[in-house]
Formats: sequence, structure tokens, C-alpha cells
Amino acid sequence: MTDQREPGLRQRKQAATALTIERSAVGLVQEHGFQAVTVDMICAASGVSQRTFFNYFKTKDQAILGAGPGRLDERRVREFLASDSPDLLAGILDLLATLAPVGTEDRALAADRMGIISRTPALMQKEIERLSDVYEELKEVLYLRLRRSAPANEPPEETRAQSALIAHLIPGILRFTLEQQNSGNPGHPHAGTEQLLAGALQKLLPAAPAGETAAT
Amino acid sequence: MTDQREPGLRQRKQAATALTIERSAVGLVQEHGFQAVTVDMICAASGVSQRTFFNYFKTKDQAILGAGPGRLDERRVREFLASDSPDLLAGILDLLATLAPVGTEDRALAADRMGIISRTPALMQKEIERLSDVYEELKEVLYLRLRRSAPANEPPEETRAQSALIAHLIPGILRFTLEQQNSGNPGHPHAGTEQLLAGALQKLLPAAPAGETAAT
DNA sequence: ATGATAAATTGCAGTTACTGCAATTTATCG
DNA sequence: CGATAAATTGCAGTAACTGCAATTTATCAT
Repeated sequence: MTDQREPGLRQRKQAATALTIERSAVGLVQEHGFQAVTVDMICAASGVSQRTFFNYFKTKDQAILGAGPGRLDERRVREFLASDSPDLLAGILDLLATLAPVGTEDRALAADRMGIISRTPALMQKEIERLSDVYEELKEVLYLRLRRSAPANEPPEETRAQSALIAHLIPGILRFTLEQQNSGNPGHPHAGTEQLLAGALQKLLPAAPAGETAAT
Repeated sequence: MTDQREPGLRQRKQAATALTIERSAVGLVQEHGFQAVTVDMICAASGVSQRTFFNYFKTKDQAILGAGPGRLDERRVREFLASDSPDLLAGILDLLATLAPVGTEDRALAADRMGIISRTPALMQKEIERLSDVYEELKEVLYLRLRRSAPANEPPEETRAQSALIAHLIPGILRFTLEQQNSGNPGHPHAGTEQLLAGALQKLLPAAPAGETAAT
């Protein structure tokens, strides 16, 4: 196991430049719009060479959206798994909210990020794409959670498929809530989404019996 | 109104080269994989200059995935709107199936396309992205259809939101079904998705009453 | 058929994102 | 302080894509 006791001047500097680059990127996008910002502009604003830029971030998008851990927050996951609340959706959204626009760093940056993401369709697209990396994990977590509340006669296979399906549904829901809160009434966060979803799905599905678990 | 009575040698040639390019693209991807195929390769295989390539297709992806009309098939839409089947999901999937991998052209190409798309995650991503253009339309169609079956006391606003939500959900469902039919049992197309969805959503939502339309 | 006209094809140069490699700077540690 | 390894950088190159000006090619009136 490689130790990581002391922060070290080196690491500190590295973290600093990473932050500088991200801030420059977000700032420039705020000022000029996503399209108009080039990597060279970000480099100039950050005082690093283009090559160094790409040492820090694999893509331009990553610098703007933040490196962001491709993992769910452990503590939240545990809470979610332990929770007995029937409102799964809220739990899931909460789970994702932590990592969506936030990295591990400062608040202002995260807020700015959130702003430009929800204001720029192209960026929202990318952000949701970026989030896809988490779905694998979400699927697993979901499976664990679903198994608890699943009836005994339900084959694990089905529960698994359901987890996968729900995980796939999440980006859409996310996108929808973002879109809603962006256009029209910017007041309430994602209140009512569940009701909406409930109503919508009752119409979507053939019979949707409320007490029977399909055992075809 | 600009007339389009005669096909014209010109238009014919144009359609031909478009097809040639698409076929070359798909063929090359089949042979070398998506990553390894460059625009220049496609151009060489099609006997056109790179500039011409980009006159026909805005992006490399478009050549591989097909230009595909960003619109739903009129006839199908009408059928869908007229239908009384409670199985909305099936209807929607059917609606989308027509345009998903198919353009207006030949079968073999469409089949090959379908193959490489479902085999290449990156391409599936792009394909679903490409489909997003249709969601606006789908949302509208959905609204029209939903309004019919909606209870009288439901505000149109809510129906509208529901349509939007469902439209956003579709890519996820599509992705799921593709994933399912790709891995594991390649037998049945998208059978059981509805049951799965029903089960999953009963768990997703808080109470999900089966007779009441939420009127918060 | 023939030449004028407009459209399509092409070449060329340029921009932007991104990569590999080799050289140089810089932090770290004995 | 000097050796070592890591980070930064420059440079050259690839690949997608765009604009513009020149050229080819289909179309159409004569």
C-alpha cells in the first residue's frame, strides 16, 4: 500500500493548478459561451501549456464539468441502503445530487458549474453522458435495495433487470427535472416529480395492477 | 412551391453517392471497428473527396448511423393517435422502431447498421443522442394521445408535463431493451419490458395508488 | 447540339481537439 | 548539494470539420 501521509508541496501545487484550470474554464464559458471557448483560451487564462492542460483533463468537457469522481458517495449509499422510506425516487435523486455538479472542491465553482450546465443544452447532454459512468454502480446499489422490498416469490433475475431498467430511467428523469426547473417556474426543486411520474406511468402501462407482482 | 416532379439524373446521382458513402462507412466499421475508421478511409472507399463527404453528412457519425429523418413516420403517428390500445409503451416503441436504425433506403444496410450500433457502446450512445431530436415531436404526439385518456379533472398542464416526462424516459427504456437483447438471450425482442417496468415502478414510487389521480 | 446558367465536386488552407515523444524544468530525498 | 524521479513543456502529427475559391457537371433555353 502506497502511503499518502503528507500532502507535499508537489501535490498541493497540482491540486491548485487543477482548480485554476477548472475555474478558468467555467469563467470563460460564463463569459463567452461554451461554443466560443477553446482549450487554448483556457490555457492562456490558467497560465499552463496546452499539453499540461491535457495532462490534467482528458477532454475539454472534463475541465468544464469537473473531473468529478465516477463514484457514488459511500456514506449516502449506506444511508440509502439502510433507509426504509418507500420513496425510492427521492432517495436516488439525492444519491445523485451529491455528485452531479459537485466535485470535492469549493462551492462557488460548483454553483457556477450548475448554472452553465443547466443553461447550455450541449453541456447538459455531456453532463448526463458523464453521469452514465455511475449507472453501473447505481444499478448494483439499486439491486441491493430492491431485493429487500421484493416479494419472496420474485426471481432475483427479475429484480436485477428492474434495477438495470430503473438505472437507465434515471438520466431521463434527471433531464426532465432540470428542464422543468430551468424553464418556467424556477422555484421548487424537484417537487411533484414523483406524482407526475406516477400519473404518467399509470397511463404508459397496460393494466398496472396495484397489488400483484407479475409472474408470467 | 418548388416542384419535384421528375427524379432527375442529378438527384439520382446524389442519392446514389449518399448510399455509397453510407454503405462504405458501415462496411468499414464492421471490418475495423468504429474507433479505427477515419473519414478519409470512408472517402477513399466511396471515391469522393473529403469535402464532398462533409457536404453530404455533417459528421462522421451521421454517415455511419444514417442521415435518418428527424421526424416520426406520419402514418404510424396517425395510427398511434387513433389506437385505443392501453399498451402505450408498445405503441411508442413501435413508433420509434421505424426510424431508429432505418432511413428510407435498403434493408441490408439497415440490418448491418442495427448490428454495429448494438455491438458498439459508443455508437449506441450516439444513436440515442441522435434520437433526441425526435423527442420534441414525440412529446407533442404523446400529449395528444394522453389527453384523450386523461380524466377530465386533470389540468392540461399536468398532461403536458407527463408527456414530456415520458418522452424523456424513452431513451432509457430503449437503451435498456437494446442492452438486454444484446447480452444474454438474443431471442425475444422487447417482450416483458412492460411487466418489468410495471414492477420496477411500483417499487420506485411511494404509494402508487391505482385508482386515484393525484390532485395535490 | 451549343452555349449560358446554376449546382455539385473538389482542392486548399485553416481551426480545434487531442496524442506521443523527447527535452527541460522542478520537487524530493539521500 | 547532487541524484532521481516526477511534472511541465515544446514540437510534430493526426483527425474531424469549415470556408472559400476554382473547376467540373447537369440542366435548360435557344
